[in-house]
Amino acid sequence: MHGDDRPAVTIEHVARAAGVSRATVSRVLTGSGPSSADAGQRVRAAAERLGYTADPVARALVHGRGTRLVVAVTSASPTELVDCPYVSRVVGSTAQRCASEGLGVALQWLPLDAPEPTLDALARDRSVAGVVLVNTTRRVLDAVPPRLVGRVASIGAGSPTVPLVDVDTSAAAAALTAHLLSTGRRRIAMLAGPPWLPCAERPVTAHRAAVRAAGLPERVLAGDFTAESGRRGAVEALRRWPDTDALYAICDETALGAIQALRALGRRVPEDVAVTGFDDLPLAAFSGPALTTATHPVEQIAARAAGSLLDRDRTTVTLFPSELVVRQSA
Amino acid sequence: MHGDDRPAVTIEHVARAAGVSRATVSRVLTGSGPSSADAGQRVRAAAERLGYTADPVARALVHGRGTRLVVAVTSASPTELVDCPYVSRVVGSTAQRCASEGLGVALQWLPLDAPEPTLDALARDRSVAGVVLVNTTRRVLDAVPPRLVGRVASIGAGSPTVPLVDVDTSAAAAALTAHLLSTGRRRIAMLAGPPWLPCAERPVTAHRAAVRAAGLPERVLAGDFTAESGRRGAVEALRRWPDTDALYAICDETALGAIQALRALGRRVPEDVAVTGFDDLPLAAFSGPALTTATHPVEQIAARAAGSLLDRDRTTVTLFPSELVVRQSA
DNA sequence: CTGTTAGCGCGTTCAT
DNA sequence: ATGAACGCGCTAACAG
Repeated sequence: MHGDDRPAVTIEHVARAAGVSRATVSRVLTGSGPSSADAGQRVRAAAERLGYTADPVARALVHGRGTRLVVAVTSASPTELVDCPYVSRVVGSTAQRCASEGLGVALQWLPLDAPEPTLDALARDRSVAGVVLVNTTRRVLDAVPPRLVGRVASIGAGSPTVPLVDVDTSAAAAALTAHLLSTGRRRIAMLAGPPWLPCAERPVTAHRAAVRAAGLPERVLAGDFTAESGRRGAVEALRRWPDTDALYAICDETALGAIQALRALGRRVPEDVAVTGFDDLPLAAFSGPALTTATHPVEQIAARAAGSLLDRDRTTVTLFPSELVVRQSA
Repeated sequence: MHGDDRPAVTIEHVARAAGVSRATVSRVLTGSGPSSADAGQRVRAAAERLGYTADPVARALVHGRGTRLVVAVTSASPTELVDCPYVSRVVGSTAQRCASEGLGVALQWLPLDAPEPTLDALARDRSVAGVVLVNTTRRVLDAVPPRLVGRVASIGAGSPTVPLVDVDTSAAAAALTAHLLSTGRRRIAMLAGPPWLPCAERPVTAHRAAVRAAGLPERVLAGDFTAESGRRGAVEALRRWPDTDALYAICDETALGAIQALRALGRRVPEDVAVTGFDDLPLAAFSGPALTTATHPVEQIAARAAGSLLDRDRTTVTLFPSELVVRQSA
């Protein structure tokens, strides 16, 4: 009735069945030590026949490795985690990458205004094999406990002790801005992300540089990645700079919100105002008009971040390329 | 240099600091046995001061509980897991629900044409605390090993031994169909899911019943949840039934694909043909035209499925309500 | 090349 | 109410 009828075949059973000691079974199966071809054969056969699987828990205990990789997301409130597609994608890919190692993935909220206690708790928790930081702020980077160094990677922003894995947002911003410029846009406003988010700075810097190089005015409005932020941003941009002929949004959601507001204001997209996004979400091709954007290989990035932790890779910065996707909105 | 400077405060340290035995510390902290108020006080203080956290790994080992909850997804190929937003949402919510219990989440692929070996392996793996089945087929349900019973739940389709958690797709299908009917549509074609997927049957049945009750013809085309399937379905529907005035799609992606094909064919949406979806994806409001659909609380469902495993809840069927969202496409 | 011994950190009997 | 001893399943160190 408990579903607890576990005949749970252990290493002991395999050892007995193969007529060897547990140590030999362990050596054979992990390949961690010498073993005769004969014993190896018998052990492997017995293990196969009994359906033996080494218990990752016991293994983790002796190795002190931990059994889960934590995806730690910094945000103002925990509810943002629940329905943020970006976070879901990261967690999903991480889980897939960790599956082969017998590791699970946990999702942890890091309070924007007080990440330190949680970070310390993670560092102390011996079941934590590693931590992948998402939406990383400088405060979080500064608060990474020494014990965590070597077991932590960050998506979005790194530091001397925290390796960074991300998409090359600078190149993407340059490409997107160049596209707008090459199609004749001259009064571009950027609907940016939160100023306090390091990973949101790179595209702003790149965009500003591109616009400045073209001898055009730099127009940047802060936002927060949401569609609502795009709506407000579009209205505000047109109020401050009525001659705006292009909106470069920090992400697809913001771009879609901007398009919605633009239309409500009676502006045609892209005729009057061109709009670009970033992420190339699955549904970006179906918006009205279809969104011009750039790809964001979140799955690859997350898998790489997890992989670098598991492999103890020391690479400081890993940037994945982004590809321009030209559709109708710009 | 290894980041392995773990002073790792264990129960032993707390015991010494509090001047008691490890057993007492354990009893106090887990509340699993008697303890004097005095000792309790000292232990708690010491634990707090040293920043002690019981190692979930060791704890899991002694309890034999496992350390991860596996989300097992049935599909034709493993690549489908990587970029399926639905799976990501399930994994993300599950991870969040499991975090408080110190459990991680793993993502496991179940080959559509041979799920048995993998299922058996999961049953044997002692680190598996439970399994949440996604996209469940009958074959998978039949192959659930006895050892897994009581530690498994399914999203989409259940069985006498496997509890079901899902959205009330029947009610949603009825509501969506009723909406089409009430707005004057009389020649409705359904763009359905794969016939072999149990969870895709419920909406079909409900839709057929609603249409039949209205004395209208039942028109159903098989598909597979993708946008491409929607494009093909729309073309095929118009070829077979040129008088079609509404398309009821199994999900938002399929609906968007259908709209795209419809427009390419010169049909106006919703004037000539109304289109409805299902899921209410975050971007459904931004399509052209904005999609009429119904909500799908995936996050709640996943959290509930995980929760029922952790709480050893025995409820056989749990259905979450879906809400109609009327926009422009129908 | 192999078996024996000794823990990993914790919960849980047993005595007391 | 408390402490000593044992065991969860496994790997690492040491003999042989």
